[in-house]
Amino acid sequence: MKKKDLTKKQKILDATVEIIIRDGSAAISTTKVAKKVGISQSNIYLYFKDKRALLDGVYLREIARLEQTPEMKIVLNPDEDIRIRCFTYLKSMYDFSLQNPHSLYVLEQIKLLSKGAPDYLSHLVGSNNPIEELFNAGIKAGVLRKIDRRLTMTVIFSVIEKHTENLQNGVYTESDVPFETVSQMIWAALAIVPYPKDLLSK
Amino acid sequence: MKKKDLTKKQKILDATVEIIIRDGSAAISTTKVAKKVGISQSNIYLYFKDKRALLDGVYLREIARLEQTPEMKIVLNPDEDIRIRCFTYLKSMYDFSLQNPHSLYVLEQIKLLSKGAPDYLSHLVGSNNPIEELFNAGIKAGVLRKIDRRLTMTVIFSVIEKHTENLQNGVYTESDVPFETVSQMIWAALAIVPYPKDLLSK
DNA sequence: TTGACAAAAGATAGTTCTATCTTTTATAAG
DNA sequence: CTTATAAAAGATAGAACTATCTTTTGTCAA
Repeated sequence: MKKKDLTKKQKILDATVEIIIRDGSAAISTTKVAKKVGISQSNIYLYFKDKRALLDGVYLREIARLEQTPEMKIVLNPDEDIRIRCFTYLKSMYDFSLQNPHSLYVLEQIKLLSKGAPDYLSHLVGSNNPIEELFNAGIKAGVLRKIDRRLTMTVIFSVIEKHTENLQNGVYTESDVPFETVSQMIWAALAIVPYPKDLLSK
Repeated sequence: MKKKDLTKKQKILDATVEIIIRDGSAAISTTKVAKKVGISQSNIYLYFKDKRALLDGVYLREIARLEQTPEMKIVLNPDEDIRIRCFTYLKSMYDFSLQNPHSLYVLEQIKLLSKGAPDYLSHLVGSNNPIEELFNAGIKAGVLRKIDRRLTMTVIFSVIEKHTENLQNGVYTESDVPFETVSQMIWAALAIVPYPKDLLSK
């Protein structure tokens, strides 16, 4: 019997990501993905139940890469101080965005395409919104108060500002600068913040 | 002869915005819009050349609201110091997002549907990306240097931080708080940054 | 009251896409 | 070499949607 090509599923995901990066997630169709991989359109369904599963596949693969970072273990550890987890979450997301400039963009694209609540993050910390979950947990536990929101903001600012300093001080070599433009940098930083579910519910 | 209902075009735009807010821009169809307004589907085409024109209509109406703010006049004035224009741009966008929590989200959604460069902003300052255009113009003119990027960052931070202070100091009444969650606030602030065209070009 | 005409509704052609079902192809095992 | 079987391709049903063309409705002006 024919042996299954185990790399094919990854190739399909790769092609989907390519389309997202070039044309946005709204432009994805099974026909286009199949054509890019060089297989029949129906073949997609041997590897993914439906189109939703394909998008989930892309999302989960990117999330998995995030989880492999050692910092994420601290974030997921409920015994650690909530503020440290907040800081670590933001910082690791930011560092990740430097090493994987497309990754968070892809995640954002799929989040934008998803109606209602994003299911994808639920397995991360048992909530749809990790940073909010951490924050609310902190408030509930009496560790955080309203004033601590300022702390969170400060963390975000300082993390981004650190990169700006690196730029100034020539820490990066010419070919090594993660972001060439201000908007690139800010956007990557912005991408760390989960989707504003609250804005959607009317 | 029958008189044209001049409010109908606005009603169509309103319905489109409603759909974007609830289900995202990918969910827009002329059928759904027409049903929401309570008219025939073909009727949409009496007011808009095609679907693209409908989306443009939504986008341009939101942009027009932005331009009505007095701060925008400073941004658009080429005689003003480039740094002041940068600051004013960011600040006015932020203030606008506080008063119109859905507006920037709608803009972002339509940008998502547009492949490649967004044409919509070109009439604003003669570029696809106002903040980058301002920034690059400043560098070209010798007014800005790399180090000035830090200034821009600082401006962004301080603008957001001001809101955080407002929260702390009880400037807002209970029912008046523009954002209830951190992610809401940051996301709105992030939306002020134009789309990362640079990330898309491979 | 009637004719003119724009607005609105209705019908539909044509396209695109998802997902399933059928047929063909390739290969491992006997 | 043959057979079994999974993978791949091909075909297509069915849904949804855009955009256009035709018919009906409503209303202003003579």
